[in-house]
Amino acid sequence: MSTKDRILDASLQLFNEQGERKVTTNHIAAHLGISPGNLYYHFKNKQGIIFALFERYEARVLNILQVPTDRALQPLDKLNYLQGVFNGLWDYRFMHRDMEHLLLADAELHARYRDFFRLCLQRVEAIFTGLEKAGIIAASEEDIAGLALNTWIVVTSWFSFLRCNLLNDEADAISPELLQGGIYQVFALERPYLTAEYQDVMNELQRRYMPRPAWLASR
Amino acid sequence: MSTKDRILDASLQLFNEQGERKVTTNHIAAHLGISPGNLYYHFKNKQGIIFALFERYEARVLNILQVPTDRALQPLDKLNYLQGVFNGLWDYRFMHRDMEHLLLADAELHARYRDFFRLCLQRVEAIFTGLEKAGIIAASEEDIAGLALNTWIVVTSWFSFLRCNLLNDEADAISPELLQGGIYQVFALERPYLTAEYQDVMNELQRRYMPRPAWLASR
DNA sequence: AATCTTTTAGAGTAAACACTCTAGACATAA
DNA sequence: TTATGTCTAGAGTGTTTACTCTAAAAGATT
Repeated sequence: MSTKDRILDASLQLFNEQGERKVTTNHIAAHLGISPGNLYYHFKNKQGIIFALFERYEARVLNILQVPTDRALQPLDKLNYLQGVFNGLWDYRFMHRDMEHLLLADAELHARYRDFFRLCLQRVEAIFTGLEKAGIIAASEEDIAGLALNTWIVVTSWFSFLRCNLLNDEADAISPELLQGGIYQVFALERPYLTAEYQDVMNELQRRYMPRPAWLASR
Repeated sequence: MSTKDRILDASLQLFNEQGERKVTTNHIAAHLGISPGNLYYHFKNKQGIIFALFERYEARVLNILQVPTDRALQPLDKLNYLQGVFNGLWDYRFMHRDMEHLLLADAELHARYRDFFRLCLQRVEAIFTGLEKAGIIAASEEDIAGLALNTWIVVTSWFSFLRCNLLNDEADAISPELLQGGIYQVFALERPYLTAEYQDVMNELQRRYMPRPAWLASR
């Protein structure tokens, strides 16, 4: 593997584990056993590393959010979208943790991210429209627009929500188990729009992700 | 006004304008025309200032989120809750901008914030329960729990969402006009649960906060 | 006046960190 | 061998920033 890719992989790992802010470029180099000079030979600056990681993340998410053109959407499609997106979110979880800071520090990334957001929003609206056409939900265009935006907000804020409100110490206590609560919450957004025909099957899917009663209790 | 209060007011202003990260303690002192030593006489450290500001914020929000015991909830109550909360959010907007960082840096604040969150969530659930008892919405307990949590997430993430996805440059372009979109979004969460009797009046309220078509367009 | 407490000034410091610079190793081709 | 372009090492630097320390001014009390 090229040094450039090794730098990206190590950066992603360290950023996810400790947060972008706490990981210095010297730290990344030391972790790989290379010199800071070498790192800066391959990347113009720290933002360059982050930009490259964003490109990976973007490609991954856009690859997931596609509506099939040859068939109608099915209940399980919804689940696949959510699992795919949440897995991507997990693998690049450092990103939404400090998005505002990252974007403020790099105007080019900011512009790119805005385009990414708009495209995602369109795709999510297309998915809800597909669910509507398949008779799974009943919702107006206005409903769908609101639903899509709220979905974006809940999905992109979920990890931040967990870290602020559920973790007790600095340990990486965010587990896949907690991730499930996010899927449940997104299902909850859509649930009141379900048609009578599909209520049972979708509720059954949602219930699989119901958080344990304990996850909100004080410990 | 005491020096202590002047420090808090100046800190709040500067934090809101520039973000907590960009405002140094020397900066705050210079802005007030006092010495750094003086600032540290009144506050143990920068986190002490933030903690005191959080106490103000917490008191303000909890004062708003109360369910009247002597009467049933009315449609306008919902609006008042939202306006009150969003105004508080605006006045302390630096806080949710960097909440994860603030909490990670101060375990005492983190514990306090978790308690605050839990209390808020209970209060929001109580409000939805009140709306249900008043016949304004029809929702199960499980619906209400999901609704309350999604409401919390959308409300606390709204400014961050705006800064990431709508601002073009570093100028303070977040206006009260954009704030309205947040109120609209929270209404959208609740809308599918409205009873037939109240749909018209609530939709009318929500429509006042409908964002202009332009606010999502590219510029 | 004298003493004690509270408040303020302001120079200074230690640590952190993104990034630079020079020089040398290594590979490839003429 | 020599020349050329690519990659790497590692010491070092300039800046930023939260916070300290000493001493003095201001205020209160007897």
